[in-house]
Amino acid sequence: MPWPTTRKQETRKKILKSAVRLFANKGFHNVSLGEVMRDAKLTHGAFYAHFSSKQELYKEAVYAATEDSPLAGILRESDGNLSFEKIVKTYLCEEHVEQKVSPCPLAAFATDVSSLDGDAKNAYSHVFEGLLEILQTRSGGEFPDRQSAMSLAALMIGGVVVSRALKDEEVIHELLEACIAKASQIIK
Amino acid sequence: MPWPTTRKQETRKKILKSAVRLFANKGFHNVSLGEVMRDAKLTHGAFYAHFSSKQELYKEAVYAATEDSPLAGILRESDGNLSFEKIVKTYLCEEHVEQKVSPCPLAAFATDVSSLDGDAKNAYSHVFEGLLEILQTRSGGEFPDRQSAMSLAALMIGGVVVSRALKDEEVIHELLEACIAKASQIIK
DNA sequence: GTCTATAAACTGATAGAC
DNA sequence: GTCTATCAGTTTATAGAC
Repeated sequence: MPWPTTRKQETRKKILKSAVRLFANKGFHNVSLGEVMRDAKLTHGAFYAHFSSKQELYKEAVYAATEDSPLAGILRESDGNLSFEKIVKTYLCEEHVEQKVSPCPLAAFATDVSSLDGDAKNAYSHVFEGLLEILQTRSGGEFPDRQSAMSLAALMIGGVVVSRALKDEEVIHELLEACIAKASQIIK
Repeated sequence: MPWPTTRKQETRKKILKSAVRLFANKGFHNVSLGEVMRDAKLTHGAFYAHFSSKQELYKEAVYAATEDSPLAGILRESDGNLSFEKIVKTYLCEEHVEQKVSPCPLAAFATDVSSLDGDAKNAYSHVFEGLLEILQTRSGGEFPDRQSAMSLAALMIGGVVVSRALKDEEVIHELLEACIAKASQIIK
């Protein structure tokens, strides 16, 4: 049996991928473990061979979502250096709002994390600091300070979170464009 | 029986007040109707004399939260004209993040609304347009345009939403201060 | 309009066969 | 490691007494 661990980790990854999508779409309490496992083509009894509880799954989903997030994708493609404009436009776009791409957990999981335990908050905080670092060091040439990066992160996350709650697609477009336009004013 | 309607509306308001606080703290799916009614000193059987479903309660809670929100409070006190600084600092403060004051539904309900039905999205959108109007017309003298108001709203809501998901109080303080500091740059 | 009682469905988690 | 079966608890919503 040369690769037993790998086989298990692949199943684990499949569960996490389903969890990220479902949690992002419907929220922690409105997703059952049965639904997650069904989505991953397994039965719900098998869940506890991979995670000890639903809360642990959520914490791991925060990290898993980070690896597949829109920004992680363009970071990999770019050899570590990105234009400021590319970062902002990749985040504040309709595809991300509608979750046609794997969503950033900072936007999709924020409210859930507020009402969950310390582990989830720790994971969220860790990912948030990661975004600040990207904004401060990887945005080509401009290098905003920590204060600018923080408010920029709030603007980006807020823009996506609010867009997801709005009804009218035209207003959503207007909001995303407004955030993109004003983002550059923040780092000056 | 001179005021039978009033009596009923007071009970209704009591239910809504409990609903706002609980939904904001724990989220739609993690609050049961029994819990709401218990908080309002009633039994859960009485719920359906006031609302037809939990989703209808949520929609009404969005509007009820608006009336008690931090901005509605300072608007009433100020004869309709507020300094831009006062608005931003009233919203982006620890008391609002920790929900020691009745919270703004745009921050507390955003993620829940994303996964709920059209009625909830309509209510959210309506309240959001109300915030834009306040930012555009009530902020003394400066009168930002719609684009500035939109990005300012995203910054304010994002700042509160992210703060609630973070672990470290010092980072939360830093984030709120950063958003306050950069808010004024947006409307210029 | 509020209560108690209950229906019908679903939840997270566990036990044991394979 | 995955399955089926099941437990005990909770959920929204309804029915009927007062």
